[in-house]
Amino acid sequence: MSVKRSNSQKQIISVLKELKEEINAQDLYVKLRQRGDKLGLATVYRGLKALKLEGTIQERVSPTGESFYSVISKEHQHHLNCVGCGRSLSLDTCPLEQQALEPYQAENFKVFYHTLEFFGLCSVCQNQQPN
Amino acid sequence: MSVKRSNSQKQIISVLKELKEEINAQDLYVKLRQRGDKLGLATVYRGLKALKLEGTIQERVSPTGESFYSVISKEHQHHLNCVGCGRSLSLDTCPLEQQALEPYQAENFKVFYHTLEFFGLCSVCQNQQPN
DNA sequence: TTTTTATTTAGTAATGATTATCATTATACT
DNA sequence: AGTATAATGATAATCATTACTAAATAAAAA
Repeated sequence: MSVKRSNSQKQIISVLKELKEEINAQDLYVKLRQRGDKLGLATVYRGLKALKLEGTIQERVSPTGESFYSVISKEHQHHLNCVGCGRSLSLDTCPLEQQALEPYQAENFKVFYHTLEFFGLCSVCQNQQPN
Repeated sequence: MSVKRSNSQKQIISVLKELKEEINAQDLYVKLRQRGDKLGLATVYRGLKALKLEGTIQERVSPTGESFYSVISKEHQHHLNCVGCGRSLSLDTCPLEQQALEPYQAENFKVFYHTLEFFGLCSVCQNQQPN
């Protein structure tokens, strides 16, 4: 009784895996078409949703409201998000001790992954007039 | 040379402070009108943006893409976010040690606040057919 | 293999939160 | 007061995402 997985979902996972970088739905759509995969944008969204519910991929909603997807891996990334320009800088370490997370695995909630995001002003936006 | 702050911004802060709960822009707009404050929705958005850039309030973008605002305080909250139904359960402790965060205060990025979010399936959605 | 049924898909319209625009009003400065 | 600057309201525009519908594909039954 294995998980049924449509063609489009396989293609999506394939691209996400070789990327090893988060990507938004529309760029992913372009990447798939470039590879020659023939699928529509709505199908990409559907596939992403299904994979998200399986716990296979994770979603990060950026300050601009758009979602970025990536396969869930131990080497997850966190970001410094600028509230000025909206850009995100990747961090290469996670300040969370693994054992600190365990209590949250319980209480009737199956945790797939976590996100830790920092918000503030990047150097560029610090030296800039607000508008 | 103190910070200039418009009437609308004062009203927004006032409501956010008495709330002590995150709220989205449109509900905030309704709350302000109910108090008798006369301002438009666009002004609410403008005020929230300005206060965000000041580092006075924080924004959390929910999985559905809408933003929730609250005053930045030491007693910040984290959530368990269900990837199924989108509901958020508040946690009452932060697993992050304060000293673990200090390194991220440096490197040309002024950190106002952080968010730590857990994603997975709530008990209801675990016992439900995917659709 | 044909027929039947359920699933998947593409294309596109609809949605909804947020942002841009622009004319108007309030505020600051001389 | 008179002019420059900033703030505001109303509403149109934007844009990622979702809903919808009909067609295509796959799976199951006969």
